[in-house]
Amino acid sequence: MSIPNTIKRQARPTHPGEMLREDFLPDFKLTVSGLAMALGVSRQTINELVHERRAVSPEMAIRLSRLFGNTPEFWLNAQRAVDLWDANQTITNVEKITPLKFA
Amino acid sequence: MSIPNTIKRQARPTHPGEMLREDFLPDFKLTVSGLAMALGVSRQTINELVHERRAVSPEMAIRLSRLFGNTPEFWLNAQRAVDLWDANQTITNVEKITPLKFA
DNA sequence: GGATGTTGACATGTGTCACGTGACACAATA
DNA sequence: TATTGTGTCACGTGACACATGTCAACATCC
Repeated sequence: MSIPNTIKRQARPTHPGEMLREDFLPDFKLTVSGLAMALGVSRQTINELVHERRAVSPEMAIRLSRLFGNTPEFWLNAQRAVDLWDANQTITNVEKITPLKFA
Repeated sequence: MSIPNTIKRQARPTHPGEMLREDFLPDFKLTVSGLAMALGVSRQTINELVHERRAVSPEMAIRLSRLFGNTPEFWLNAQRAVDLWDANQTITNVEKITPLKFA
């Protein structure tokens, strides 16, 4: 049984950068520089990504999925979960929005 | 049977702004200004959204889902489909990325 | 018919962010 | 010693979400 999705998760979801750092880099025996070269992006980009200071862009998701043999959605799902969690922390005045019924 | 996801869709997916314009605004009898007020954002924001000149941000997805009684994921899924399609059109040098095997 | 208000569009400005390049210091290793 | 990897900084550029202000067109009401 899963947790009903009406219950908000308290902990911030796993950032895709953490997945890279903890799982993908070790599993594929890759370094930050190696991954950057393999993807055709700058070292800086990967460095900031694995340190969770940057989000996975759609382009980056395509590149990662191509290299690791998964889907862009895999990466963007993880990213979206984080984005949504962050937005929920910072959003204001949502409570003023009254749910609507069909007219 | 669904289409294998290895086959690329040719047409650009439906932009969330089109959904708003074609479905939600008429169904809920809302104007651009009315929606803006209901969501607590500027008229300009909604105007650009329904004209598909702006993307649905995570914050906006939360607001929309709260007003219309659906989920943020509903809006962000639609947005992501568009983003991914666009990225696939503009991305370069992906073919240079060689798929990896486990080390 | 004129005042008022609502709507949609445009311009402008601001802040954020992904990305690149180049440089530096420090480690570990060949 | 020379090389390679890492983390970090300083730039700059282009996109883009958002607010504010303005304006013309249109409706509505007195």
